[in-house]
Amino acid sequence: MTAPPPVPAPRKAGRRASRLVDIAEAVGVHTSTVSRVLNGDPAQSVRPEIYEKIWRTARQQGYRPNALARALKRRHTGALAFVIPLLRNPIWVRLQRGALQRASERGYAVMIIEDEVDEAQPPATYRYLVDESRADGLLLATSLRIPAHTEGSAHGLLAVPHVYVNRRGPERGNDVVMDEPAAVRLFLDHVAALGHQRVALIDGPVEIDTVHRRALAARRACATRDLHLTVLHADVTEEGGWEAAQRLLRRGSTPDGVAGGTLPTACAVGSLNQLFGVMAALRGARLPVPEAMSLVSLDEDECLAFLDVPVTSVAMPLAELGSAAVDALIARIEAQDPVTAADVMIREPMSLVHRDSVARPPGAGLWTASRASAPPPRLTCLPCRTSSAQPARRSAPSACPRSPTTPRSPSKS
Amino acid sequence: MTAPPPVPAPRKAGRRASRLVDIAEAVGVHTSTVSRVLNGDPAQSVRPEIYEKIWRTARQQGYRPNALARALKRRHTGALAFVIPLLRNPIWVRLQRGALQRASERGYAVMIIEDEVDEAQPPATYRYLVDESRADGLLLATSLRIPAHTEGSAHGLLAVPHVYVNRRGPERGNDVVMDEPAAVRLFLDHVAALGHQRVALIDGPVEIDTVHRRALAARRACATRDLHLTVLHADVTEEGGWEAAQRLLRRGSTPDGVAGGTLPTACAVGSLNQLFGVMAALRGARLPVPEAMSLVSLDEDECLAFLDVPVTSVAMPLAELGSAAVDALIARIEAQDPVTAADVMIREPMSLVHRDSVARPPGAGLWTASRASAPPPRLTCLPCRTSSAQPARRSAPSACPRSPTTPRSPSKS
DNA sequence: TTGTCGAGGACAAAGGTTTGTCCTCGGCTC
DNA sequence: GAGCCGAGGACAAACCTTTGTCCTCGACAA
Repeated sequence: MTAPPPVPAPRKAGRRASRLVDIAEAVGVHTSTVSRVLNGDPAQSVRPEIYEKIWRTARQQGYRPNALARALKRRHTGALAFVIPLLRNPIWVRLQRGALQRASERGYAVMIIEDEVDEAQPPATYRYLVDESRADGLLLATSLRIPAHTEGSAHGLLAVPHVYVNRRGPERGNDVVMDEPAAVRLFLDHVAALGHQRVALIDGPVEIDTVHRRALAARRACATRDLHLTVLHADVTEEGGWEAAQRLLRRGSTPDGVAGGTLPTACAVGSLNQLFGVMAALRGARLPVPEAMSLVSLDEDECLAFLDVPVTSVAMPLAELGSAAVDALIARIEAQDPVTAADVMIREPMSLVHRDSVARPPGAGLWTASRASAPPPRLTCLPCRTSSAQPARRSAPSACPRSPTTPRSPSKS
Repeated sequence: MTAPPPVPAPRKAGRRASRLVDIAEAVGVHTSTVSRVLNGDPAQSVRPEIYEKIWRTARQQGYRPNALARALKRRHTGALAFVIPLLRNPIWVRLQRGALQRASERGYAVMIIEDEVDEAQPPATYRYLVDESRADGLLLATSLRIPAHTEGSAHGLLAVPHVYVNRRGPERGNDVVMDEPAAVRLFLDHVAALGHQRVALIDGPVEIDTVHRRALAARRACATRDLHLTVLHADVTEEGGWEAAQRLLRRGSTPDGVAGGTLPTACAVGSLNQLFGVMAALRGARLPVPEAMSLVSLDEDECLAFLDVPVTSVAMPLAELGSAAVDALIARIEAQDPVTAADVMIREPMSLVHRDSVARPPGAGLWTASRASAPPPRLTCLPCRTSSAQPARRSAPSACPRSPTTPRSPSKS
């Protein structure tokens, strides 16, 4: 009795809903018998004709168990609370979709709460939903890292079943995350193989846990690969991306440190929103992508294929993340022993979606911001060169662009 | 007792939740007294010291009323079910945010259900949530129009409180919609004032109610303004937009009918996803925006300001829509007489967000697709003309672009 | 002195399910 | 014929609140 019936039995409007006692009366048995039969209690044996009659009557009356009464008795509501920061970033949408889907498969409803993003507040703010028995557990997708000073402190620990989605909580064993380091390495290996030596990562504020982990992974990976890395943090908005890119360009033009004022030749951007800003800034600085700067988005979205210059991206298994988080939470809810709790890392393979924003680094001259104001030498100006050697790819897709590996949103399953 | 307390009283892990009877026992009164005091029942008078002691004990024990038991008794759950098509289109995110916000203000929780987009299914599919007393009412944001053949038929009518959001349901009086005609007119008036005479609307499938209404409004408004209109329907995806734009261009090149094979000079696009496709197609056809084609997005999004050519848009009051829908639904839930039901049209002013994708129509020669394959005469190729007469605007924003009227996502309220 | 009245509260019945326990009865074994 | 056993169910106690009704007691009026 978890999934809704394909066609709910019609119920006369105005009449009260059918209850166990109504069926019991009609059949001529006790409600407990009806309950056991309808719930398939194996401990109960009934005569076949009674069994049959109970089911028939239930269908006739369009019986639906009162979830409230059932939950009250069972101490289990069958609902999950999903605490989510309603960012515009499409990643949450995909995550949410994965979670909703899985929860409904497993017979759970999901309530959504918008995160108030109030760091001063203990995460227990949402516990009231569980305390009021509205939900059995919490799916915490708020993105902020637990501030260091509260790390491990008492108030960070929730006494109710919960799971941190796409972030790490204050305690171990309740996190469901993706392999951010692998995503970063996918980017780095790709551009390193093409010969890039100076790379950048533009991402959100360090307070965001995924960002923190990506930056860490990038630093580590660049050290072993002998790449020079610049990490820039900014708001997860178009404006933030724009501003970070500006900083990157300025830094490139004013020599300081060992880098010697040289600009990175490849850049990864942590979110779609920021990507738009970065691209605008690059455009403003007359740095053509990918000739002067290779670009990789760490958010895959279908719109990337349709941009001015289609942007290569790393596709993360977001739906799987949501789905796995629901599974993990339900496991914690239904578990007898809480010892089984362990962090989950989504192993679903992530992939590089190759488009046109990555190329070899500018071979001859090093691009610097000061030289960038002059017309870029290698830029093919399409309208002026009709018989371009690199024709349609830049700005004139002749066939409909399409993401090679992005699954189209499936209508079913 | 609607909003969560700012700081929930800490409760020892492992101990059972505090109940009314616990407080009653501690204070030395009956549970009914505690209930009435805590609920502020004005019919009850208690001695001040008892009153005080009850509240103190409740706070001490971190009492939270069991929402299940309360709902069971009151026949009212305080939860709303939001049936939403989880499209990538950001409009749903904004709508959802508005609804969540308002619902929480009014003390309601919101459960989200993903729409199965199964037209064959009666809308009652989601009624099970109400039938099981999980929710008090339905917020139906599924976008499909009620198919004509089921219009008014019995199964389309829901016996449970519900409201159609951003669409019209089969019966009147339960719709909460925005003024789509006004949005269309905003676009038309703007481009008509600039001298455009042939306009186009690229939008989703006619089965989507908003699309239907927009198309209708466009036809009507164009008739009175003596504009020639082309309406194209396509999937609400980048690919759909691309394909529709291709159709538009083909139609422009093969003269048929009175239009004489001339292309529209201004085009509105119904959704952000489609917009990307349309822009890609225009780029592919060497039709510069706005020189050869003015473009207006009927979805406002901040990323529009950061595109290759920043796109003018119509900003719709989506958050207000969600908020008003919640209000309307709660009114229906709490109403004694269902006669008060009436359709709601959001009157929040919508506005044109002026960017750079709209200009006067190409004055001299008419642009046709056949001529468009030649290098567009008026296109300024920036890298080739460093001292361009139209400098930074096209592709080099010198300051960070920003939407003039788009409210930044507020942290509070 | 009796009756009235209001303050202050107790009692108990819902609300719909679940589930542990108990009962009855026919058939079987010894 | 007594005892046992299992099938087939009935009973009732929860689960936690809410709310209509009733009770008691002191103050006050007649």
